[in-house]
Amino acid sequence: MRHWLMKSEPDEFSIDDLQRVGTEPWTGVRNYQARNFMRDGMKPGDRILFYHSNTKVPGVAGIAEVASKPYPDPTQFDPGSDYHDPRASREAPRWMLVDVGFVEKLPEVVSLEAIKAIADELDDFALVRRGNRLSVMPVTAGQYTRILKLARRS
DNA sequence: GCCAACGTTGGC
DNA sequence: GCCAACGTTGGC
Repeated sequence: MRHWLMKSEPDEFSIDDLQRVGTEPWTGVRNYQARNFMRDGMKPGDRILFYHSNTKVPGVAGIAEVASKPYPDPTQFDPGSDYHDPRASREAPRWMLVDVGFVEKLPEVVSLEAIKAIADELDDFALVRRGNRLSVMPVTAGQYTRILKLARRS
């Protein structure tokens, strides 16, 4: 099983929203690297650190899982969608996504600050690399475990 | 709200 | 194919 981190702005879609709906198609990713991780790397059952970005206390707010195989993001075909991509067609879709399923809401957010504080244990964690803006990124099993350990102590 | 970082676009 | 301009991300 692989592990991932996926960012979401909680004002748009939070861990509570995911808990409410159960499963959510991860529409709207329009970055090739992030797409490639979903398209080429993700398998159903993979675990995901659900990260709240662009908010007061950014950090890992919960655990999710990959809940489908990759498939074309339907919003790319929808002229009425903000994510419409006129260069994409059904025959040649450009953007792929997976469904994300709720697993667990952490009792408290593991803040970016707390993650940075143990960065030396996380050897080269993509999230804390300067200037990183990727919304989907791989996480090693060790990184995944260490970050969750921060949520489970206390 | 600011702005650094950085991916994408498009003129040449 | 270079690279300046532009748009977006996301921490602060």
